[in-house]
Amino acid sequence: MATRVLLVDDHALVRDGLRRSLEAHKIHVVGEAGDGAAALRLVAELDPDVVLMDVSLPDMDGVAVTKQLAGAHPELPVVMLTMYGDQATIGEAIAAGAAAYVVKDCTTAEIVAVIDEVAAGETALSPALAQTMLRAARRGGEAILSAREREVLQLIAEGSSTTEVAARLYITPKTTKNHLASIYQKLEATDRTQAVLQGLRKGIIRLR
Amino acid sequence: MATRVLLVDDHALVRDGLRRSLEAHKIHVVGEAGDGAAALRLVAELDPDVVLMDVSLPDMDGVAVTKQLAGAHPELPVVMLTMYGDQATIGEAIAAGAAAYVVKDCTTAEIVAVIDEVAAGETALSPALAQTMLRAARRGGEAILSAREREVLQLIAEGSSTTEVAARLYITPKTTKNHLASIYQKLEATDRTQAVLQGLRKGIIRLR
DNA sequence: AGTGATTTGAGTCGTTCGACCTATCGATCT
DNA sequence: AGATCGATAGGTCGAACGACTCAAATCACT
Repeated sequence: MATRVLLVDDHALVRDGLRRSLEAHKIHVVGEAGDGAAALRLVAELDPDVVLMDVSLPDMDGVAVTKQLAGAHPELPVVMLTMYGDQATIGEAIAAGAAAYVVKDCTTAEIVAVIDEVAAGETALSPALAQTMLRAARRGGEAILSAREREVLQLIAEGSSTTEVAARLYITPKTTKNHLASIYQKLEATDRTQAVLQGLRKGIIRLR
Repeated sequence: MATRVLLVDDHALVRDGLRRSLEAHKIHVVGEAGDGAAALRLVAELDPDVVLMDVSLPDMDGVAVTKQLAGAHPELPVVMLTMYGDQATIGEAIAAGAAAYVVKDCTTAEIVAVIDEVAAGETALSPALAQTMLRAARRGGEAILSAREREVLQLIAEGSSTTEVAARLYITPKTTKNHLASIYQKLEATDRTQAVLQGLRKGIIRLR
């Protein structure tokens, strides 16, 4: 029988297109959600086999939704969809319990294959998924920040000053500045503005 | 007869879905392009009635492609598609010669209506298009910067320091700082990083 | 004619930033 | 066991930044 999928994406146009693409490949889309709250509600209501979820949602983070789903329905595989090969989010998504991670410029056939695989119970370690992840990770270079550095940069991007970042991370302003210095090196930036912009371009951090 | 459309979007998945959505509404998709160069080539080759183009493309800007198309094929209406209601890009797109501007969270029916309208020769002044533009412009408030202030902020966002901005605009660094000060006031920012981020959110400037 | 916004320019003052250097501690890798 | 890396923290120093106030010229709209 056909795999029953719940679509989560904030753009109605994308959802509609995705639904038609999937249904043309004999995948049954049982519901659509435009935000995280609707997604959580519909999962409980419709009990899909797989959730296909975009990372960027209006109300909450796709990663946050995935985390909640993983808690409430550990058996339900979540496939994360994203625009860009976004190393930071890949890691977070996997940690949150996503079963797979797909970039939006793969073909419909590829995503169908991934959906079928995770529906069959395969994990992120399956060859095809590893390939997808590699493809995602390959574009965008390497230049990866450490977890702490990402935190610092994200807070800066949210408008915090060095001192505020320090307070929120329970470290001294000095340490914050040190982290920033190594962020500048890794991102080839000379100041916080450029660092934030680079982080945005590389998908290391997100605009909130 | 059906309207013949050329799809331009860098994500294969989105293109595929869009094609199916449009064809379900009796719109004929004659071709797909994943980047600006392919778009220009296919327009010459396929002579579509309408081009449906995403703003973000890998090789060149959707706006830049539109500008070239407007030069080479003044009669060909271009409908710009975007993720966000982005006032800056709307203005640029219209200036570049786009016939319409649609946000990706409208329904398929709406975009079909827009495509049919522009195919019929209507311009951006048609009621439906004005409505679409209003919807796009509504989100994000007003808080508009002056032309000069936008220039300054855009250059800052491109990584220029105060002195570099001054040099590129042929003004003194002091004046640049004064512009920045009033930008901070208008955007409720306290430093350049926050100002750039606010500008990005409000669509006043663009990530390049 | 006058009001207001924009653009340009300037000064001062205290704060913050970023570059460069050193150092300790723990985890991970070889 | 030794090496490497990340996170923590400290210091110095000059440059840049942002807040505040002021002023003149231009242009548009009334």
